[in-house]
Amino acid sequence: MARALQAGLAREGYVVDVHHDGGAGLDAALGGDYDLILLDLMLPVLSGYEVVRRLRAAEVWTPVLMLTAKDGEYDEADALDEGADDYLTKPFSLVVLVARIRALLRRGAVPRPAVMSSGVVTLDPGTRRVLRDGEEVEVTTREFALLAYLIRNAGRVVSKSELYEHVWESHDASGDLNVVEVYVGYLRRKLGREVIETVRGAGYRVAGR
Amino acid sequence: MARALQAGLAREGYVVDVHHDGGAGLDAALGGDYDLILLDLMLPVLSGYEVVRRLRAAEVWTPVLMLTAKDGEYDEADALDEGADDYLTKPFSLVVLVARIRALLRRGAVPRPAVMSSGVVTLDPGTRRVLRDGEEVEVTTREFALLAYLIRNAGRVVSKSELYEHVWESHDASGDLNVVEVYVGYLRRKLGREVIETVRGAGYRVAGR
DNA sequence: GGGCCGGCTGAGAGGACGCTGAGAGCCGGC
DNA sequence: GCCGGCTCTCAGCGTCCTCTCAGCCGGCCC
Repeated sequence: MARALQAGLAREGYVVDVHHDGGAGLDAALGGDYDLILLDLMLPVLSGYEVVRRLRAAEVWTPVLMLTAKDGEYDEADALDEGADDYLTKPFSLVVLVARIRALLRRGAVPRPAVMSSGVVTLDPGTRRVLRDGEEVEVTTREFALLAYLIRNAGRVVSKSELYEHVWESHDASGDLNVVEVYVGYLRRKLGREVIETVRGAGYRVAGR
Repeated sequence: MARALQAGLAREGYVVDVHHDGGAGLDAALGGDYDLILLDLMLPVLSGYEVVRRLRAAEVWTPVLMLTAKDGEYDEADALDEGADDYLTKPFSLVVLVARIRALLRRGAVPRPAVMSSGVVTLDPGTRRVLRDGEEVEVTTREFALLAYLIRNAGRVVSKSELYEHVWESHDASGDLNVVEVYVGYLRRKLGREVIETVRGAGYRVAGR
């Protein structure tokens, strides 16, 4: 199901990271800079409730849309009281999901300082725009996805295989990683050499905020 | 029902004003300083849809929670796209309603830039007319619906499948999306090439304000 | 200094994507 | 019944994207 959602949302132009248990999801949500979190209620390691509670306790206010198969009204009320922003009961259609996501994004995040990297590059997932010193830079879909991932993980060194797995959606990370280098090259040409730093033997890094 | 809700919410500590048709409700919402609006979809004088649309057009961003007996998912998607913030299908319990109200209030009102015109193109839903540089341009029903959707979402990239679902009201989104391209082509011929921008791999965008 | 390894890049094949002209089906008006 | 407008499908085409490959460069270790 996660895979189906990722594919569907990607078709709508969203950039999606997937994690398969509550612990991993929580770590990502605490660390990364996301516009929205889709959270299943029934998860290994940590339940959806628990993830929201800890997020809010850590003063992370990213909008959370809870997904679940339960449909008792008290579960719903509970989820919202824990700090989730909306709630959707399985099964649901992609249409409804996307509409809810838009509604949440619209009010949750004030024209979010999108995401920033070394101060000069800004990225706006809604309009799919990339700005360099305020100037719009045209990027392709793949370049956008790669840049989004790097910026979301700004400050951290991201390995080529991690990039390959997430940006190229390859489930066995055994492909030719040269394609990552090629695309980093494209981005550097468009955005300036200094935006993406190479960490020899480890991967790439863009400056954190 | 309005009376029951008012009583129930009062017991929860809320102060509630009630109006019994869309016109009166709209006036109150425009004039008063409310924290939240509960809006029935089926109303005399003005429908719930219409009330939200006019509110948002007037740049009033009070959160709106829509109530309705309908439960077709497309109604829901439409309501959210019109600018409602959440949606609840009758029958619902007071517990769920209160939880949702709390979730909405937590979030507060955030202005959403609503547009009825974008750059050189103006669109009048009442008369179904389209003006380009003040000159009237004749468009067909389908063309109008497409343009309206694009302009309502000005500034954002709208995917072809989203357009197909909303403008063609297709219930399975798996149709041939080429028809979207064809109609974008028609509009460009009538309005000028630059009005609708193609974002390759993502969809279309008309300039935000 | 020389060799090796990791990373970079230019060239180009192949394919995906978007655009368009032609035309078929449908409906309403005359 | 015929005509014209609207909607939609289809196939062809050009363009842009994506990815592979091979050669090169530069840092690092011996």
